Amino acid sequence: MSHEPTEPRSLHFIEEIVEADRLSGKHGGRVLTRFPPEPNGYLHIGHAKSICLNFGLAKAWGGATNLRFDDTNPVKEDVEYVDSIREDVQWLGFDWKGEFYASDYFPFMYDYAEYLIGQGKAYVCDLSEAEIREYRGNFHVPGRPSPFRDRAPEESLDLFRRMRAGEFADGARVLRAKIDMHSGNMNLRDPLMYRIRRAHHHRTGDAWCLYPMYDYAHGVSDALETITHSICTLEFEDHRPLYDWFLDQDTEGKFFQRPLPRQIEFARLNLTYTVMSKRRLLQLVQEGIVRGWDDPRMPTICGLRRRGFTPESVRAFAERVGVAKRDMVADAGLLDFCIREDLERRAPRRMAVLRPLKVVITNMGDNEAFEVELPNHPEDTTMGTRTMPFTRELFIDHDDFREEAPKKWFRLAPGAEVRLRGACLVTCQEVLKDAAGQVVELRCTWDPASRGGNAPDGRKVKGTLHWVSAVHAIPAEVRLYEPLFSQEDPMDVAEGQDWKTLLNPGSLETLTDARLEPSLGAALPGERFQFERTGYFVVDPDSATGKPVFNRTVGLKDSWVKIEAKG
RNA sequence: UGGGGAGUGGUCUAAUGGUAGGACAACGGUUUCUGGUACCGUCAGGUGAGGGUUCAAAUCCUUCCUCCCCAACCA
Repeated sequence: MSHEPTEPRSLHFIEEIVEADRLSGKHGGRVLTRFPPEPNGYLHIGHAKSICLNFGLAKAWGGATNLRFDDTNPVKEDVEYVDSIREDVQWLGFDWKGEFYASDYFPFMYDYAEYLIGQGKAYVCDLSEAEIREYRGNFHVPGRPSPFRDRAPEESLDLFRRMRAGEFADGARVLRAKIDMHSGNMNLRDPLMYRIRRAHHHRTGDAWCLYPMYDYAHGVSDALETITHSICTLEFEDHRPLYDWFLDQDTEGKFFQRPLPRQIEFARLNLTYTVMSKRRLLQLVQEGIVRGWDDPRMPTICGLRRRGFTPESVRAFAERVGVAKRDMVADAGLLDFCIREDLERRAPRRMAVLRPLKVVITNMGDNEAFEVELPNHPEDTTMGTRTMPFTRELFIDHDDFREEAPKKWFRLAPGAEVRLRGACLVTCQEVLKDAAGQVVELRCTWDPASRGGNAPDGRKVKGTLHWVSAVHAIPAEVRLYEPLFSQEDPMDVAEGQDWKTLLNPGSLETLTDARLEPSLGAALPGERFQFERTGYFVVDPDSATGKPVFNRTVGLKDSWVKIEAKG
């Protein structure tokens, strides 16, 4: 019962490259990709796209994928994040071949750096940070060579070793690649390879006081692992010449196995009504706008998980959005579609009343109560059945009653007859209100002949409502979620406007008095259900025995709101 | 005004010189004890714009326009 799309589909541009490499025998038929997160934040749906791409590609071509933590900046990274990243990749359904850390390669990188110095391809520069910036020029002004650019390799080597030995203060000197200060590509204006940073590293501890920069470390790590295709996002496109440069300097072939890995860039995922940048996500968490990284409103993998998404649905989503090079913003509605599509066939049905309205069946005695047997899935009988008690006092949803029935209203209203799912037909005879004029109770009569759900006379009843027995129902908390932002592109903030004014104030609605059918009392955290007529829900870890908490993953499609909107 | 990318219905994506197709969304209908699902149908782009090559152009050439990325000792 796979939900993965299996229809033959034309290859996207990265698949074409991989296929062309296979046909040409470039890597001897080998495909090895890598997923290289920096352990400085939680993974989000955008990472999921990259994970699915990298692991999916390898799988399709009989290859494998390494998980590599890109931990070259100890001041920003932490083990807390590596654990969550591992968990999230696994949850998505992928197994990595090797688990590596860029820091595993620090000794190798150091040796290669010494080699490059010896070859006159790198030099130690004593300029300050501000001076380096100034010498680098800008888009319109070519850079000027550092006064240390032509320092003798022997001198640079000596200095570099002393940098490593801890003789110099943080920021006092850096190692730079000697490329082209006049390049139109700023990345090639003698980029930094190493900076001195006395920071405790989560893996190497205090063994190093200098750390390599991304551009140097990344390609070297890829080459060392014999990665065949190094896939990253568009903003690294003009880093590619640098990526290649560092590896190409191994002219004697003493350091890397050939052929060298190839960097390929694709467009990162953006989603409507949410933000994806680590900075914004971190802000949401730190300022308490959401409850944490796994708040069900967050686009993080752990947030989606807590929200009730399945790994299959996230993978299907990644497949559907596709892979290309144009900047893209996927419709959040597509994600809703993917999870509905998955849960539609696998979530057992249950009855749950979100906003209870009491209904008393006036012509039914307490001793007339009966059991109703209901299928767990209307189209899949293998999912079995369960029973629910039908009694004189019930709850239905407030949303299913209108004192003044609008046009095409099939639900309950004074004098109207509806079906209570699986049980019988009832007619509303009387409406009881409190002092404030709020409807608090409905007095109805039932047609005993309709027991089971249909009247023997064959009369048609269009409305079918969900219900629970008042005395048997389990009280529960239900959390309803809406998009975090009220604007499609939350990054589109007007001058002088705080982006937080774009937050959707109704992104979380907590219902504290929902009533569930009895069988739901045994539900365990993570279990998913369809509450009939309302949506898909998952048991939240906040649940306590006797006091379950449910999250709405996504609502059912609701054509009534459209009908009513049209008048 | 430097360098690097990208422009196909509302959104995403295909078509690799030969009928612009699919998915989501939207709209309408059939079925239905979930206003769900399923099924059927409709709408919607002449492919950023102009010029050229060709029997034939989204695809090749050319000029222009628009959008995105780059001036961290971040990744």
